[in-house]
Amino acid sequence: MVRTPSCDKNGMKKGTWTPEEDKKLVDYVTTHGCWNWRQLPKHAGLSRCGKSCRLRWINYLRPNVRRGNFSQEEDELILNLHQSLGNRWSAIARQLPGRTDNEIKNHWHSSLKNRSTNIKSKASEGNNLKTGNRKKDKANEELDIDSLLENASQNILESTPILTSPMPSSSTISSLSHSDYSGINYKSFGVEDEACSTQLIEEKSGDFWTEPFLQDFEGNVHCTTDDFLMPFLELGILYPPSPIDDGENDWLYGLHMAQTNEVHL
DNA sequence: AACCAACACAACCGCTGCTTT
DNA sequence: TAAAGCAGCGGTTGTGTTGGT
Repeated sequence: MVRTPSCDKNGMKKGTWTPEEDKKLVDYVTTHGCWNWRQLPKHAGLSRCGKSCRLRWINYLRPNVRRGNFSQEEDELILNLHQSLGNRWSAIARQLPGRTDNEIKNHWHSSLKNRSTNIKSKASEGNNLKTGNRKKDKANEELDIDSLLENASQNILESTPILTSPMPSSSTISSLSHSDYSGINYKSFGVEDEACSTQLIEEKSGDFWTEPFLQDFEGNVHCTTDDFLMPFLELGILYPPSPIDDGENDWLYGLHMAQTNEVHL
């Protein structure tokens, strides 16, 4: 299932990630954010290319990545979305918080593709009015996608409680510039860094410090700050709020404690 | 028990489009 | 405005696992 580790001509390691590498990446991203994927491995002490780090983080290490079996609701949603969007995995993943485009793509190719083919063949049997491939101009296509995603989002919220994941999907993340989600990281952990502008998130989300929920950049409320941080707690990267401090710096205390202790994954 | 095919999934590759200079 | 750098995306590959014979 995993690739044999190897190195490319630049000495960059390839193949399976080791627990040590994972730890380094998680440590670095959670404390410094993803300010530049190309430079990140150098600073994090990893012999990996930035692309590989980014992929590893988004598809595997990022908090609240949902792993394991897809629910029936998720399967249905993927099938519906794929019928309309085609292989636009990132757009599909956007409607399944916690699922990554890569995971959905794999799931599609391994099990849903056949189901889809069956459905299509059945549909075509009873529908001779079907037209051929229509070429749409870009603007019309975008409109269709927007309305479709809007409907899909409604379905998700109404049908599956698990889909209220606090983290944006990989594609939500990927649609942000690096400075954008550096902002998320630093603000979320109560850590400021000059290199990472928090302006955008503040503009889009109102006053972060008085806002009890995390919002994505379309203004959709995903979770409370504590919900967002819980996965880090479970990983042992963060620690519970200090018993001696019931103030607003609880999670900062946790981060501080984490930085002074060994992180076990 | 051994073999083989199908499945599952992590990871790589290369292209595209956006942002910055 | 053009070029360079970068992140994101989708296609593809490689390999461990599982199930059937």
